[in-house]
Amino acid sequence: MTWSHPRGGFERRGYHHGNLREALVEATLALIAEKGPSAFTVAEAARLAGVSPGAPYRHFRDAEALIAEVALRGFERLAEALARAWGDGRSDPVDAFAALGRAYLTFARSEPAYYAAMFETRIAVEDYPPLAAASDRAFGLLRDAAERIAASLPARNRPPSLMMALHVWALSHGIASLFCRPDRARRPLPMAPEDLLEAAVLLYLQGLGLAGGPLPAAKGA
Amino acid sequence: MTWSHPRGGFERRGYHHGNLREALVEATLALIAEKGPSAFTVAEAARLAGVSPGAPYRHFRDAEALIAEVALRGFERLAEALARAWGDGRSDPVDAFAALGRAYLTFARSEPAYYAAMFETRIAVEDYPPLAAASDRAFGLLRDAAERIAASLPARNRPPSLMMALHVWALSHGIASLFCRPDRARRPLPMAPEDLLEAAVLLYLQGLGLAGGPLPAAKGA
DNA sequence: TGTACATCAGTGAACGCGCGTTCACTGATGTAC
DNA sequence: TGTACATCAGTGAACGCGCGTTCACTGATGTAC
Repeated sequence: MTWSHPRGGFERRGYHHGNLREALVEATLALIAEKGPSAFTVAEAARLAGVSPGAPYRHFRDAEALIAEVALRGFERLAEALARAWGDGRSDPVDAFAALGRAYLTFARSEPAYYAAMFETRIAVEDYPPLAAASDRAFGLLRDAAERIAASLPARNRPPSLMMALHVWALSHGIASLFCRPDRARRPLPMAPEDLLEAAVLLYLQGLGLAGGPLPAAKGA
Repeated sequence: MTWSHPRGGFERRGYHHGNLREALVEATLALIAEKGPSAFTVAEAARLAGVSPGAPYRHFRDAEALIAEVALRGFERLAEALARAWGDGRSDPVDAFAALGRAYLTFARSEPAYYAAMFETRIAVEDYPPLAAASDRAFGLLRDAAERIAASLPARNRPPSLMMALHVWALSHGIASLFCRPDRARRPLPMAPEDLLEAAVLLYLQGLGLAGGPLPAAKGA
């Protein structure tokens, strides 16, 4: 229960909450984590934060704006996780590319409420410019990594780095959406999602002429 | 408006509807297509079908059961589309594998309401055995195709067909979810989703030692 | 240090609304004879 | 062919509920002087 932490805003000090904006964000995360984005309501978030039902409208235009704030923070966290996984990019670029995908899966699993706010709410990012910018920054990390890897290939075989970045995003997103959900809609998988992803990335990079190692064994399959 | 077709059940013939079950399925599809699965309500489906709010409960236990029926039919349609794309499997297996992915994207785009009922409702397929069976049948087609393709590789390089099938599913699902949505949540993509998918499948199969052709150009990128 | 005041975050009651589901009922259908 | 009857799909009113949002208000805060 993140929101019960003192910084969460529950230390009511009288008439004014003092940190309602943060408390609402955390209440929204708690509600999404519990029952999914469609079960989130402004009224219940207000209740969780300990304020009256009208109070949230001092901070957010409507319910969607509150979700958008959560999604924005989610993209920022995802970008941080991807940046950590990429590191300085000085390790083996193939390993680093796979590590980006793994970081995506780890994010989906360890922050399912953020992930749901970002990808399962049908929100249009272009309606919220800061959200669109944060989304672009996160994808930009994939793009930069792909650029570095593509640069290591001979020019005549060099694939568009945008395409490579889109491929690893789509693959990671597909695996996360199908097999890393925290709820009962998760599809069963007879192996670790990380291993499934790593095998795909390795085969993909082999197809590009990189990663000449042996075929990866599908552990547990 | 599929449901306004005579077969849709709008030809009320008096007290009894005559085909309410079908009419409710089609009303549900129309509502999901219009505003997404979270906007669907039993009451509005009943209204669309021209019956009183209690009538649907003669045919479906609750709202989720109605969604599950729609999802079931969706998996059946998806299986048909995949079977058509695979054909008799006698064409070039590499082409056929890519065609399966393309069929998945085409399904997501041409039947967005079915797709949403199947993948965006957080329904647990194991709660509805016929739904789970239909889902398994659709995936089984991918599995069979992967089996055939794997069989064409030398035994020492042969990857698990289950893994191959999961890879093409996850990749197709990721691309469909991110780039083939019918709503404003669709992410922009500077190329056709089909081309993005085809390039990924070709590179993947090259990584497996198949499809020795030249690198696919990412058209439009 | 003290006072007056502007600001604005949060109150709480109210609005109209639509929902899921139940239930005693009605009446159309079709079957048995 | 006709009649009695069982079946059950659909009615419509009702229930309790919770929602999003508005609005005149209250009172805490902090700033100007």
